[in-house]
Amino acid sequence: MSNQQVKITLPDGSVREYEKGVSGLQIAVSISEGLARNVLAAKVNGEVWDASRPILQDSSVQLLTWNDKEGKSTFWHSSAHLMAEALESLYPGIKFGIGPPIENGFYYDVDFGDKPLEGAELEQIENKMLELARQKNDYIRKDVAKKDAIAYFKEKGDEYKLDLLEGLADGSITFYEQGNFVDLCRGPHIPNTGFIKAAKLLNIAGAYWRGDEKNKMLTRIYGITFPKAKELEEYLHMLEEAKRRDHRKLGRELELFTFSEKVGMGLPLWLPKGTLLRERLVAFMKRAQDKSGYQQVTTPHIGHKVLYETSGHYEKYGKDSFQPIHTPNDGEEFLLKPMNCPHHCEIYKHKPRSYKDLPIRYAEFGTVYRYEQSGELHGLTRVRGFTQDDAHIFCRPDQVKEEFIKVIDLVLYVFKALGFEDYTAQISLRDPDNKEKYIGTDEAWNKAEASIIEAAAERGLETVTELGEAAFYGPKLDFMVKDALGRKWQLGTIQVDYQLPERFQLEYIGSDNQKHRPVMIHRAPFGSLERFVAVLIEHCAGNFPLWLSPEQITILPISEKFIEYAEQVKSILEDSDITGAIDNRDEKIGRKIRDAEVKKIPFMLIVGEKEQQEGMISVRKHGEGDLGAMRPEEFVSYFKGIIREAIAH
RNA sequence: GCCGACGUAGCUCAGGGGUAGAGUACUUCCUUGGUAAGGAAGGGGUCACGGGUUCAAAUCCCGUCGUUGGCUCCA
Repeated sequence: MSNQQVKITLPDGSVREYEKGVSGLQIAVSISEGLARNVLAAKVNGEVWDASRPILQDSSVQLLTWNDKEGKSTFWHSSAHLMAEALESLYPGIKFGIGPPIENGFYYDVDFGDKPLEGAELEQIENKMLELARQKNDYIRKDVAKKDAIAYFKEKGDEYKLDLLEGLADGSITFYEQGNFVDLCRGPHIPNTGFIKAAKLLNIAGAYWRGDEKNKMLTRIYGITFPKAKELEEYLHMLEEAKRRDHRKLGRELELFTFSEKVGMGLPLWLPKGTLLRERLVAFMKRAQDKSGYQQVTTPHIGHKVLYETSGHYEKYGKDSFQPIHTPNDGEEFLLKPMNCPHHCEIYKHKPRSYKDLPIRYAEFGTVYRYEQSGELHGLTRVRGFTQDDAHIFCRPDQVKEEFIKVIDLVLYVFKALGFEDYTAQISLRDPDNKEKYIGTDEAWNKAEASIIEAAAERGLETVTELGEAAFYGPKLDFMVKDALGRKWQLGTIQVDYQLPERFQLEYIGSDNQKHRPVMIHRAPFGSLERFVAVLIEHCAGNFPLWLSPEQITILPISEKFIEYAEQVKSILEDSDITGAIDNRDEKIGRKIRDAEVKKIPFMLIVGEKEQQEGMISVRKHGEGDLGAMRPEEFVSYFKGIIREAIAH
């Protein structure tokens, strides 16, 4: 074979020969014109390259389009450059920090000197971007010697790029140029600006240079772009929908929870309906846990400081927590409990344990308090007091994997029952280069990490692995769910822990009559009830599954003459644990229906003369309309059937 | 915690150096009704809080608190 040819392996496994120096774009042309029009970049041997970059050796090549995650991020990275070009032309002399793509769009950090950017100017920048995009300027890659790069940015007076250059080795430095804009950049980029057809700058925020508050604050401009105007419209529509579903808004409107300045920031007050919702979630989880061999325990809201010193939490988090509570006389110090595990360890210790007793699974809906940074508080998703659906499994080392798998099954059952069909799992391991952040021996860590990886594999979970994301005492498996709008939320967590049993000197007597150390598994399928409720609200837009709905029905008498009959119906339903109220206001039926629809009550039961005479109720379903008349008993069994189906295994 | 924006009735918001406004919700009355808003009247606000400027501050300035968009952090 001639050495002027390269073999290109495509994702479908086929191998084609091209002339040496062929580009991704040329390969695309040889496959189909449509692909050639859409190709944004090429993945060459696992590395994303410019579509125009020559390929000099045999390679496996994947052509990236808007449909690929990496295609999108290349597109947005190039869009950041386009925005920078627009900014530079509108505000000459500004300096640039970094401008990376992010999950949805991109940002660029910019130093505008002393004149701050106003929100109203964003539209002007968008227009300039689109104007520049229409010029279809190529993104041109250039290798640059370090000294030339430094000279360029010295001349320009951009100290941020000079700062970045310091960390780069000569020979690996590239510039990208499009139109009149040149930027230090590793790339890759899309072929030309013409691919960018729609742009929206979303918001402006401050961000410190290199994320360090000792440095100057730059103006960060967030934006998003699309290859089709219609996709931008859809995206903006999705943002509107997200706003409509915001749990803070729905929580207020549906009277689930509230906050009070007087009580304190980040401390939610659960209203009666919200409390009912919580209680239903708790009952559901308790039932599932009972079936899986858990036992409920109850522990106080405070504990001796010594307890948390023993666990290691005080050393790690004490300074940033709520400060200790001092007793009046004898200098004792108590902490508001920031987690339940130390208490559960002490319960384990209250009597000698045999290997035959294990595993022991202690569960508690324990309310914990953490002094989260004020700037981080957000609705119910980030609060200072919250209730975990916590449990700790104490088991023998040989039981770890089996127990871990059982917990995975429980988590998946919970997600399914609550309508989270789309989830991913993340294995969080310790950062091997930063071991001093963690407590415990290498041996224990290796064992713990191995059992998580094996258990996840055994259940066929699709996982991503993140180094450095472990808790300080052990590795974990976190579950991320995707909600109805495709947004990801971290919920459940499972953690293997060899450290706390050591620190609390937990023991059991083995079959060899010797003392052994049990292993702990921490787990919380919801994570916290607060966060879970928030995610659930946004997922279902406030239209809760029937079995969770705090107001499952409302009875709507046609006029006050039928209130008495409504009471009779209500008492029949109450006997079957169906909750709801009678709307006995002096309003017409149309009004009552409208209000019940707005309140997202699943069923409206209309009673008037006809129903009273025949002993029936007219059933109207939220969002669907009239289902016709039924006897109350018929409705009860229809209702129960829906619930049975929803939470069946 | 840091930077920016915001804070007027329960909610959504208008106004703006000199009697505080709307819609909706609430109360009362009329109406007794058939599947997404019947009519009328009425009550309700120290314009977040504390200072300052001014003859006069809800309005301008400063501070505090809170909310919010980010940054940093998250057992």
